[in-house]
Amino acid sequence: MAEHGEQLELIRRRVRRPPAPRTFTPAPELPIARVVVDVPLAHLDRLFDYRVPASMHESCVPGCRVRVRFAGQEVDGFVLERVARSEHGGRLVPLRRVVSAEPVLSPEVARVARLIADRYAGTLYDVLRLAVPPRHARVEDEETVAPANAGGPDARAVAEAEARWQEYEAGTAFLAALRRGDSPRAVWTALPAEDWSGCLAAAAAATLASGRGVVIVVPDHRDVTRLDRACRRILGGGRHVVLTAELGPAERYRRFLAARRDRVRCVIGTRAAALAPVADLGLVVCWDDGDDLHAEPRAPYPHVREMLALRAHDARSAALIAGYACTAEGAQLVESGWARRLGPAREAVRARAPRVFAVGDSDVELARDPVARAVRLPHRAFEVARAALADGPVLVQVPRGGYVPALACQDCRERARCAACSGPLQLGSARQPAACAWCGRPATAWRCPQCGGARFRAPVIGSRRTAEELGRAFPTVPVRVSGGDRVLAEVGPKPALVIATPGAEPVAEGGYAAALLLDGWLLLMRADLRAGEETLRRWLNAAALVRPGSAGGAVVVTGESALPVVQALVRWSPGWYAERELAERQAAGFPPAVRLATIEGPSEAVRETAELLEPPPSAEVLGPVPIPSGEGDEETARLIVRTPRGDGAALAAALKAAQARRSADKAAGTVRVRVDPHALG
DNA sequence: TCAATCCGTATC
DNA sequence: ATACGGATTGAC
Repeated sequence: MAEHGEQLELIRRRVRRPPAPRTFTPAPELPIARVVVDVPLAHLDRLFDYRVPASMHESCVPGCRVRVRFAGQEVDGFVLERVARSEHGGRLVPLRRVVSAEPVLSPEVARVARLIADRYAGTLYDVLRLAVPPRHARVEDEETVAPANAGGPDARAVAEAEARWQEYEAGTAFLAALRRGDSPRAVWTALPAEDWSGCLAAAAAATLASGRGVVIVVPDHRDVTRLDRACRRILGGGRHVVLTAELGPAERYRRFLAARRDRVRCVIGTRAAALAPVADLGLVVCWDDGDDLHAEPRAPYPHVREMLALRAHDARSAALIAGYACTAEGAQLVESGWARRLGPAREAVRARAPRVFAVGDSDVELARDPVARAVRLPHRAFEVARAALADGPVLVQVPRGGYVPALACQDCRERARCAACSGPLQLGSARQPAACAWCGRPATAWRCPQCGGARFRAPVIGSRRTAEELGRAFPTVPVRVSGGDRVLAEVGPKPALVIATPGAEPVAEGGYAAALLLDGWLLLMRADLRAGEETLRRWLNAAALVRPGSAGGAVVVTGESALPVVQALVRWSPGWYAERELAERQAAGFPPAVRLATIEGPSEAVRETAELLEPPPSAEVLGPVPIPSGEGDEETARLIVRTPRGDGAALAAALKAAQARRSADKAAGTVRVRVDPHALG
């Protein structure tokens, strides 16, 4: 069987034969490309060198997409630079393919992405995924034209918007600085009922006039629509572009390219726009930075405000952190001297704010009207609503639907927590006893650890129903509902009851005659460390839609007037509250006073990470503690690490190193690391 | 003493 | 996933 053996030998030889030694012609200049590759492993978060064949010399530009062979697989990557020689000792492999010569990644965005990855203990490629939308080849071939509907700005609208800034101390100076090419940084608290979109468009116009670019990020789509309209009027047509994730791949890429190719220098949008490649960046803006929509849900979970602050720092551009409310982070930026406070003059606040009535629990006198009484509406709220409805629409802010309120102690109002696991206690469905929302144990023999009380109070139970039934108390008035997936942008000036969940309040033409904020306790009962700040933010955002007190505008809020949040609303002093909040976080050791990271995942993986972690000496490590996870999942745990702000970079580096070690060791289970998480339950 | 094989590690 | 180097093993 010699023949058979020969055949086997032939086959073996063919299989083993190394690939035919192809002749390789290197690019005539800078024959090495430094590439960031799409691999999820933390220890591979660095650049890799590839040889550039002569055939790719022209197309392989810094910032372009490539395919490369990496660890035996084809992966995507971006070329960050072309260099003459490699530091790498071993053999270099040629680039597989230049996907397109479009330099989608600008040097500025690449730099800032690195800063963001470092700040959040994440990988560069994860941040680049947020910065560069997926490619759409056909769009790339299109001739990029300036966005449509060109036309000059509306001179009157421009003058009006610029005049708005006069109501703020240093407001006009801020605008002037932008126009002359300076880079002021400010935390702006807007006046009630402010035309914020007009103000921001005016700031954008001033920056564009200095020859520089602008990025403005707002929480949601309704805000984008408003701002888009203001920009059309104030910048004129074709000078800005809207960039959001919901656009669809082709349109999103088209607008992204319009910015990258410097056809347009002002990009507005939701958080997908935060890293838009605007040329010669002069101003970044984050509107309503307390809104949790600004917290990116994908790794490494960066926050829009922080991304923009890093961009402003890197590009030496101006920055505006703005809202009706102010976050503790905003106050921190002011306190550290990074930004100036840009607030309204006190007289302007007095002239513009609605009158606010706080209805404390002790002075809840129920309405006499039988229907209002049945739904436990305070007399004051009922009277204000009745009077206002003669004059215009009335806004009723109710908690998000489907929310089951947490319980509190009837006597001291301490949050009721499960004796076994410290989870929040909730009322079950009708006539079910109270039980833990986390572990499900019924809270039969509960006693308040604070005061020994044994009875619960259910804060503002069913205030959504309250609001709906309110309609019956005013049978002649139409009721409109906004919330969930049916969000109204605007309502008319005619009398109506407008029931909305926080964040879904429609703007009323001519302003609301009154607003009832009925969910105070519920908001304050949230386990989150941000509960107070978030409550005030929602109140201010709703109250900002009401007419000034001088025009009869009134707000009723259910909450003790002694509470700082209530005070802050009554006096309309968001800055004061934010400073207070910051001081409290300082005392409690929470961000932004300290840098804090959570590490969550399967218990074993978290334990391993904790062991590998070499945090700076100043660090305090809490846990790991078990946390509730979905049914049947393996046990989950959370570790918390915090350091003084000054050691934040060291903490992030240590977190990254620990993850790198685990990924290099092919350790089982992934942990989720979040630096300064927006919410901490 | 040397080759075949195993294992851990880096991944250009 | 795959390729490489160093260590280990086993045959001479």
